[in-house]
Amino acid sequence: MPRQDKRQQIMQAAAKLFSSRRFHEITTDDVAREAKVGKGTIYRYFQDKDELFFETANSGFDELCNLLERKVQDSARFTEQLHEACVQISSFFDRRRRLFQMMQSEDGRMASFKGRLREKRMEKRKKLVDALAGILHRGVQEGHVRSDILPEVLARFLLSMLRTRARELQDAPEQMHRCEVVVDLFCHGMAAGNSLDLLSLEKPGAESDESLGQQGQSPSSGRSAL
Amino acid sequence: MPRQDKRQQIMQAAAKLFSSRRFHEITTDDVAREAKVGKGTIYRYFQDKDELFFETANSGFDELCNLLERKVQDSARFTEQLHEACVQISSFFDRRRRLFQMMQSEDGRMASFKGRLREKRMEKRKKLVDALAGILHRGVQEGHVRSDILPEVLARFLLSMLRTRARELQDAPEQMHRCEVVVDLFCHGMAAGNSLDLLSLEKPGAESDESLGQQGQSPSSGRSAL
Amino acid sequence: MPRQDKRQQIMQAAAKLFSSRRFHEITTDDVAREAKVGKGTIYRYFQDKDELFFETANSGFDELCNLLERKVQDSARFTEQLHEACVQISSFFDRRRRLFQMMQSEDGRMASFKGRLREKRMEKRKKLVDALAGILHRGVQEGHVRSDILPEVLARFLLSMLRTRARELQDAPEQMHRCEVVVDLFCHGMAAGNSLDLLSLEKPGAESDESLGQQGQSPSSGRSAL
Amino acid sequence: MPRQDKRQQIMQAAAKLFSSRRFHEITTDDVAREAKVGKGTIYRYFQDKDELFFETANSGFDELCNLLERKVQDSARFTEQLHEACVQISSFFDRRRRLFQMMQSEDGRMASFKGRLREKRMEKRKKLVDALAGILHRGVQEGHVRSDILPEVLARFLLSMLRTRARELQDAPEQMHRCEVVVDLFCHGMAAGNSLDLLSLEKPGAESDESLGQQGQSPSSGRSAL
DNA sequence: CATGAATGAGGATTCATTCAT
DNA sequence: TATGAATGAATCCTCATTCAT
Repeated sequence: MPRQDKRQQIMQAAAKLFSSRRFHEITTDDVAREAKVGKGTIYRYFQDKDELFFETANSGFDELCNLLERKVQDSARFTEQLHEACVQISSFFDRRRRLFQMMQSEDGRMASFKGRLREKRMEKRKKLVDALAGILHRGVQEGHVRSDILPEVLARFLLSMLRTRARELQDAPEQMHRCEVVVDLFCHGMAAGNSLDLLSLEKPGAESDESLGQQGQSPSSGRSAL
Repeated sequence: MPRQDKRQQIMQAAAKLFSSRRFHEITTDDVAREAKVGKGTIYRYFQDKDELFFETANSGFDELCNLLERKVQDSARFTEQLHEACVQISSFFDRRRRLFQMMQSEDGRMASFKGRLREKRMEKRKKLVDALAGILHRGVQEGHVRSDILPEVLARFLLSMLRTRARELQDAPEQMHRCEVVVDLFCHGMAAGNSLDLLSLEKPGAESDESLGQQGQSPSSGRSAL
Repeated sequence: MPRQDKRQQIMQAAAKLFSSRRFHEITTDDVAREAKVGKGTIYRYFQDKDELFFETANSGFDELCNLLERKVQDSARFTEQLHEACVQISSFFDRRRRLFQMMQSEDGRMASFKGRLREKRMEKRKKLVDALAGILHRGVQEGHVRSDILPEVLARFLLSMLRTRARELQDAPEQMHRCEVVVDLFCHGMAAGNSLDLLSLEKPGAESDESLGQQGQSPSSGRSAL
Repeated sequence: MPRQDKRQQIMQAAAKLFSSRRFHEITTDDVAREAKVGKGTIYRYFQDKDELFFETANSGFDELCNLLERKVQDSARFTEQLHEACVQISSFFDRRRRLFQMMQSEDGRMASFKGRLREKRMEKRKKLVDALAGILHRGVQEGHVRSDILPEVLARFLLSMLRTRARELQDAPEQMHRCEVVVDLFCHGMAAGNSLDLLSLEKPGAESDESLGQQGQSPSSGRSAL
């Protein structure tokens, strides 16, 4: 009954379908059927198929941004914030695999998109990057993060790693698939002596900041926290 | 006159067009016109539009793999190998932006593809990952690379970072766009004290292995080579 | 507004066009134009061009069967029934020449047709044969018809003669084209002494059963009724 | 090596293919492959696909006419001639089923054919009808055949029955499929008292004229020969 | 507002025919 | 003469979009 329920219904159907087929392989009939609405109804809520597609993908960015805003406490310490952000993002990518796939797809192929849609998409994406960059920026100020690479650039690299974890490592061994692997690799790099104590990851939360850093046998254990 | 010339011609045209428009926005007429062949000719070399698309993208993986094989000397030191591989990949991504974009696109949306095409694509992709993983594996054995993350997993993360550099950082400041930024970040992570001496990057080659590591003011300068 | 009107409209257009050109010489555009519907509409009612073709031809068999059922009175005498059936069939072939031609065409070339369509066609055809065979079977029981040839086989021969009359004898002299010629020839054969009193045919109806047999100057006038 | 060998080769391939598929379902590639000649070669011997089709079908009429000329002895008695003609035609239809089917197909749908081809086809067909009509005409003169139906008309009916035997009665019981059934039915009709002594058919030849006529129990055995 | 039948522009694909070798 | 690669006109069919109910 609520007004925007149908819109949601349609976008959910779209997300479901778009995740397993390509844009041009999905018909508006498919969407209408999946959403259990008349075909004409789609056009009451979206200008055209392209808009439906973009709005659906964009809604994913919104959802993810909201998640970060709500879950990542401003008051928390930097390492906790970063960890939590990565956990939230990874969890979102896993939970909403379909939406996630849509968000990635057709990317970089937007040259032909109608200006308005393209801009909106960029904007949404930027908002997500900025959210992460904000956290990293604070890390720089607090001396945890190297200052020679722009936070925004770092944020993009981090996001790309999280994407890869979600997309390409589904079938990797459980331990490799852990979100913490990404965080640790992102923080310390692949150079030797940065081994993550994978066992300590079994109980995340309590020592969440240790799980980001690493200590013990590592020769670089003397390094500053992160 | 040479046999496969037409096939190449068509794939090149496809790569060019596919890079700026979505799959379904390109007509076979477009491809034929661009390739300066009759429309029917396309179908002498490719089963259908899908096959043209995949074969073209796959040829990109082949080209890149060949590049790595030829340019990355087996005899070189690990750090040189890694650096060279990243340089080659980045250069390829930049030079052949169009092909590169095709290679990324429609990924993860292959559920509906005909088995054979899908498998071939996976196989090509795997070959590239393996080439990188091979280098990293050697790094592990030589003690340069952490051993707690599978080389293949590391390779995927590295590739995702190189992709991000090529895709998202085109407009970033020149220094951020440098391939060496990726290498350094991948090697040492974003934690403070890992600052890359960006100035020293101006003359790569001679000190190429220094450009991977970092020295000077860095507190972690005492770390092992990489 | 009525539901199946469009379907009928399309089949009628198809029948009209199919009668003067070969299957592959008629485009779906032609049919759409003739039927005054959009091209897509055809595909709402028929899977594809083949189905349109077969359904249209099949509808002819239905129409003819219905005609036989309604017009050939169960109560009538055998000779009357047979005569009426032939009259109806001939009249149908003449009136609906187009449909009739479709029904014949492409026959025996159905090897490649999709099973379902092929079977349906066979079934329709069988129904018509059976209708005639039923009449002849009664003729056998009543002693009017020779019993050494299966009624079904007789029915097929009779139909083939009626077809020939409609197809090949259009330009023959009026008297040769008469339906009664077929009936008489089918009943008594071409052997001498079976001459049909063609004059007596001028007033069919009243002596309709005489018109099947023949009397008068014929030397075989003594033969049993038929 | 002989000149027209290739032409024959192509027509044979065409006949084979046309028999199981519709005209528009056969490509010139198919024909070329089946005939083991280059595709271009077809066009050295035939103007276009239509001509190939018609010439092939027409060659069937020629073959059949030749057969009748050679096998049906002018000197023989009428009944023998008729019987022999039917035997030859039936045998041809059975042996060359493919050609036979081609000869029938697309019939009555020739309105659109190029004039020359259409006329040629008609002419061929006429020649066959005339051959049969010639025999029947002699039968009329000799008093064996009723004179109230034009021999040409009779010939067409006879042919249609022979066609039906070949096409529709393949699966009928052996006895119903016999060529003699057609001859007898054509001669004496289906009226009771015309039962064919099917057993006597086992040894055709010697009493070939008896097998056409019928004797014994038949009340009409007193009728003139045929 | 909601629907889904109707539409026809648009696109993938086929195939008869040509022509350089 | 024979070939088969190349061609592009022709055609089937799809599907985004509209609109009468």
